[in-house]
Amino acid sequence: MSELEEEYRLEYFREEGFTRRECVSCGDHFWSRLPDRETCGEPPCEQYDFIDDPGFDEEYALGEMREAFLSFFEEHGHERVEPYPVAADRWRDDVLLTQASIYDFQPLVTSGQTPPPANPLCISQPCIRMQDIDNVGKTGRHTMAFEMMAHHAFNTREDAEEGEYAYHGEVYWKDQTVRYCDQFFESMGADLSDITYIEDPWVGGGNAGPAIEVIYRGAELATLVFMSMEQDPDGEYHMKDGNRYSKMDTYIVDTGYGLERWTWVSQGTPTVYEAVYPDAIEFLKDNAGVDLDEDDERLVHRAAKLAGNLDIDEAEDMETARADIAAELGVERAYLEELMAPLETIYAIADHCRTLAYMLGDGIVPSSAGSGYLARLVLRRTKRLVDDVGVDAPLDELVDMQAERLGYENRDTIRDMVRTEMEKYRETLDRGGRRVRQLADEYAQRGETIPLEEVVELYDSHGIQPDMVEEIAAERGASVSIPDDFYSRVAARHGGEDLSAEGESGDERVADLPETERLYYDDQDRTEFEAVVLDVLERGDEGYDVVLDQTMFYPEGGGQPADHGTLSTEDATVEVTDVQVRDGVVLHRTDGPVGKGKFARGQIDAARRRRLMAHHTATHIVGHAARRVLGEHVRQAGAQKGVDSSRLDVQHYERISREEVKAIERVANSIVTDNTAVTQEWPDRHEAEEEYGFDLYQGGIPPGTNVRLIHVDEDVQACAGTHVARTGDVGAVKVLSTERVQDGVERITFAAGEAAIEATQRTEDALYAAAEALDVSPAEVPDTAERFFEEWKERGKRIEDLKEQLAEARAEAGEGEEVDLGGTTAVVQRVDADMDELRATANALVQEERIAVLGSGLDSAQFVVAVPEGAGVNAGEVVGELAGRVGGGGGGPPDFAQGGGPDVDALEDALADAPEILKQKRNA
RNA sequence: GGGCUCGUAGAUCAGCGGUAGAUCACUCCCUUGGCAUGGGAGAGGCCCCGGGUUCAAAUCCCGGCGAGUCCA
Repeated sequence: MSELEEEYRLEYFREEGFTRRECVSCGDHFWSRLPDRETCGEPPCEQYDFIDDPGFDEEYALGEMREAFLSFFEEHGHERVEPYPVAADRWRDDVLLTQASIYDFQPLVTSGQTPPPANPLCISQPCIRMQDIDNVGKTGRHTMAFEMMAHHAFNTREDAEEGEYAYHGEVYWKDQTVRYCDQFFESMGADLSDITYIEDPWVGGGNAGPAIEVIYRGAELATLVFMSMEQDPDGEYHMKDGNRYSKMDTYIVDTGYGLERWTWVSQGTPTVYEAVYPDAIEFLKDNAGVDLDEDDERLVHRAAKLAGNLDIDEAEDMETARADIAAELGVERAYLEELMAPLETIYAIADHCRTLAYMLGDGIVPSSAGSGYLARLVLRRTKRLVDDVGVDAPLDELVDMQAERLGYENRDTIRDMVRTEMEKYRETLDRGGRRVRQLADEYAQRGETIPLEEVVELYDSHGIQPDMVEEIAAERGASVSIPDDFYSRVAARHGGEDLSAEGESGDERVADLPETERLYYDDQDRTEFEAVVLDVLERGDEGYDVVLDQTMFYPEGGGQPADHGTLSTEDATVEVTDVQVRDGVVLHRTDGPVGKGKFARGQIDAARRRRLMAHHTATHIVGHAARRVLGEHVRQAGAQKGVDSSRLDVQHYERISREEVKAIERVANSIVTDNTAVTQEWPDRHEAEEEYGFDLYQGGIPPGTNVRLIHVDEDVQACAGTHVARTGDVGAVKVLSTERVQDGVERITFAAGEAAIEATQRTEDALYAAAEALDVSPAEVPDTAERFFEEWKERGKRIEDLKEQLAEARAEAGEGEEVDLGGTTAVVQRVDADMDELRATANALVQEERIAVLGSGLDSAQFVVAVPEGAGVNAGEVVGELAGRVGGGGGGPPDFAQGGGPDVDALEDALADAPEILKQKRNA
């Protein structure tokens, strides 16, 4: 299949005497030191060969293996790099979680826009793969959390122009990568002739390249990827995803050595979990009272070993495999399952807790959206597992055990988040339980099966797991059946959700222009400048885009709106109404053209700019204050600056209380009154990261070798916006409102400087207006309003009471026209009153065994007809007839109906006809 | 970011165009030596907010606010 075949004919393989073979079982091509080797070595072609027979000289614990790897590569010229957060959405918007070490360097480093932190480098990157969640604990080798140990080298082609990319030349490529791999195996004491290198081209995320799977004694221990191609419709390489690819100027060594696998192989335990989580498993077994006798212990061990030898990629396969294993061991399948189930659950709990420690420790806040939702998903799943197996330790402690082991310092917050989540989950379960019980009773009573549609609805809209429905239904004697493809039915309900993002339309003329020199960083207070007009692009009805050689105008970006102002040449002055940046070229949107090649004088709307700068600096201040008040986990989830107010979305797992808002205002304003300098600097990005950590990137990661840092008080952020010179220039900060924009994300809307004063004045105006209306002082407004509201309610009740009395009196007075209907008397009366009063009067008449026909002409014509039991008249029909005569309609039950119409003038005539209508409708 | 569901008495919910309800909790009375309980009476509602449709909206439609949930 491979057009890349040539790519694998490595000099190193030749030197070392490898031969290329085709696996007799799967047909893959592989390289081996054994010339007569027949299979590729990977299950199912071969079996695990290290269980109870460790593959290396020594057993390694997780931490020891990590250290062994990193120090090996350090000794071989690599710089050790600290891992990145597992929350990949903190630096890229195309994925939520870090799933491989290369994610750390995408897209800016891999594309060559930004230099790597070191070159070559080695790292052990924590990763989370949710795809495997169902397999965890069951297959013996899947974990959701894992560390990908890796070494990377970033190369550019020799013929690439120097300076075009952030790194230049070749560090090393395929031969050296495979040599390192062999050498590392050797350092572990592995038998090199047991290694096979399988040719397995790699494709992913728009890139591709040759890649090698490294198999040792049945286990895939590493993947060596040589990323060197990008998707290109005209490319010469046709890859397995059906797309064409061509070579890139950059080519990157991307390796992945699974820490857990290596640890496992070194120990030869039946499952990976026992090698990776020995302490947690011990604790959980003890806590849940899982205590096997020697025979059972031996049985489980043998079963796990057999399972490990099978090619089980899915938990479902395990179900079938389980029967074969039981047969081979000579025990009942049910017996074996009973023995294994609690262990599998415990394995999963250990892994899930580690996953949660990574997620929450790295700043993911549980939420209903984004990576926060994934955290919630894992959290709830883990809770169910913990309950299933009967572990009675609180989940926050289990997660904390892992967080402590992983060295997180925000453990209190982690525990707090877990507890808050558990409380929310408990409420969801309570709500769900009530809902299901009610539904089950309903269907049980009718003797019907609970329809699948209801179960889907319960899950999709209320988060109720189908097995909970089954359980409760059984308790309540209702039947329900859940199909195997339940979850795909839920998915079907959502239909095709297309995620087509609209690409920015390229502009060739812009691409040819030089990048605009930006003056606004040099002196952020300057509002005038001179420049040369390089080009003017017509934009139809929308005006013109003027391109200058340099500008003071800030283009919209980083949540800061564009500057406005004017551009003047000797013969024209035009308004600048918007400013955008495309590929480094600043486009000034104007209402008229200016002469190309002319000198232009730019004048920025200073008041607008001043307010935007105050708001931008205030955004940093508010973010910092929120962090101080709410906790270290607070992180920017979005921001929009404005002229009159700005908003900052922050991650937080509870609603922000009024007291907390006040505290945030206090902290923010004390930073303002401290009047410290707001400074900017352009350090090397990696030095900046080292000093301040990842929290620099609250608003996304900018490209480039250097980053611009803004210091406001103790707060440091990478930021491209314009800022005031001193915190005092912000003037004042006033929080206007907080709202929950999603679960786990709070939006703080605030105003700074003049806008803060204006906002306060608006609030005061409202208060004064209310005070004036109530004729009290502003301070008395709350009490007075409360009292008035109470009195208003009292009066409502009193009025209702009086209306009732009035109605009774009216019924007794007998003022209406009485019509004898042979046995029953009807009273036809005009009462100009509201519906309530009409109804009350009618009720009073019915109490006296009389038919009531009441009309009101208050603002429209209204009727109420009420009939005592057994009078033989349908009130609804009578009202319908009457209402028809005033141009409307009406209806109601046979004993009490109401209606009306707009034609008040016809009311009298209609009432005059009422006796006739009654006689007609009687017993009709 | 998208889909779906829900806001009615202190709590849990019913009502889903035509006179706002139930259960528990609450107050009082009766039964009892006291408690568990039993019987009776009562109080408690801006039916989340704002528009629209309609003779008529808690109910239907739109918007907002609040809450929940599933998915990427």
